[in-house]
Amino acid sequence: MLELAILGLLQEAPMHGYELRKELAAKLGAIRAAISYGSLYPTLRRLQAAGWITEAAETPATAEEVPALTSRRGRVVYTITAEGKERFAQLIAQAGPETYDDTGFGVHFAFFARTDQATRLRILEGRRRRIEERREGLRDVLGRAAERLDAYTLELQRHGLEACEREVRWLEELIANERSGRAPTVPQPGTAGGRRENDSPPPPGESRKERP
Amino acid sequence: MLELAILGLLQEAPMHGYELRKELAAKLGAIRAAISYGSLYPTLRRLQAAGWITEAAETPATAEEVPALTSRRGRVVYTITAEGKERFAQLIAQAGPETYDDTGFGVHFAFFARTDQATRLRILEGRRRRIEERREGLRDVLGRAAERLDAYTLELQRHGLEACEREVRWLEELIANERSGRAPTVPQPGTAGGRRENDSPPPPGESRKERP
DNA sequence: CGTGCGATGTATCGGTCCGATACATCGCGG
DNA sequence: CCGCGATGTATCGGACCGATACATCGCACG
Repeated sequence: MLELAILGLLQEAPMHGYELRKELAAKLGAIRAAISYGSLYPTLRRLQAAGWITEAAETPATAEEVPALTSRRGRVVYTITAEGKERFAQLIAQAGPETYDDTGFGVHFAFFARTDQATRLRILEGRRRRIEERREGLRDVLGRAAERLDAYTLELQRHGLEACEREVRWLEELIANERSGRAPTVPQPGTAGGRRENDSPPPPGESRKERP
Repeated sequence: MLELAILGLLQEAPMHGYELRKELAAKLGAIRAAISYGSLYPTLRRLQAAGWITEAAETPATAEEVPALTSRRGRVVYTITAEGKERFAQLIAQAGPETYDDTGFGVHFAFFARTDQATRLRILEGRRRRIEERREGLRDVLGRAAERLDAYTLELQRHGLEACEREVRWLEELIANERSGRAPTVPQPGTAGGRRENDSPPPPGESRKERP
């Protein structure tokens, strides 16, 4: 999962570890807290060893002004390689069981702009199936085993059940939107000097309804 | 976390591993999937080594009917000790940062029937604070950094934000309920469902029926 | 009658990820 | 001039997961 996320982010721009963590936190804030350095750095090393990314010590190319007064412990900037992009494409398209758990789905969804429509649909439907199963499990417990559980536990299940129902509805909307809408795949963003355009497929929930 | 959950469950009845896993899945179904044996069995061994639980090979005390035709690979039944109960009380009352993440809060909440009211209140408020922080983070991203993110990522954040808002409201209700007396029942105005008469009394200490 | 299959049941192993910790630099306000 | 919070890289032990292995039991189906 972390591997996929890093590869995805580095496709938008080269970054160093700290930055990667912040961007990841921004992109996945809805899903999970910031990832730990204890997993980030080892993973970066793993990716580098595999050849998916390359490490480049920060060189002040234009500035010869700041010499070795202090050794200036360099930030290490990572850049994705061609093989890395290939790897990303492979990871994003193939769906295992872990693709549908909370974290896995979140990461995949966060990179939907780089995913083709068929895959998006497949993942959304898989996630829906997963949540429906969880929902049925909760209904079972609330129905059949209710007398075995105390009121707090029941309340927890009730709240969880409601969350499931909401997510299924959300997914339904997204799926319908995906099916009927032409959802253009995002063009590869040019990394050349210009500012990045906000390339977006049609807003998934474009018919934003007001909440009472 | 697993330690706390096991200790809590074994307080209701002695169980073997498989049973423990199923009960845990039922009790925490709203929070997380079933726990893995790869963590369950090592943890059981750890708890036993620490003296919080004891292991007893299953002996058919009353039934001499089923003799040793087959060697009947025994299920190993675990029972909580007095020290274990003490340990549980200590763990359930003390709140670290991990008490307020999704899993930690879920486990604590699931054992609220064995938690005193002051602690319940403290945990609910801590959780609310945590969720409010997450909510603010999401609002920030949706407000300030919206143009940097694609439509899918934004939709993810939006959904997450809504989930936060719902949970805060849920917690508010629970907190108000907790403050103003007893009975963990949460009335749903407008959504009258099946009436539950099963409200377990809030006795934090001991009202649980022991095994006959 | 047997045979295979799903539920019950215990157990280990490699790997991912987290939380705590350590250490160094930088800019800023007091 | 000092401290302190943000930036930045890195490691270590431990918690937990997913896959796997193996054994028994009851029962449906041929």
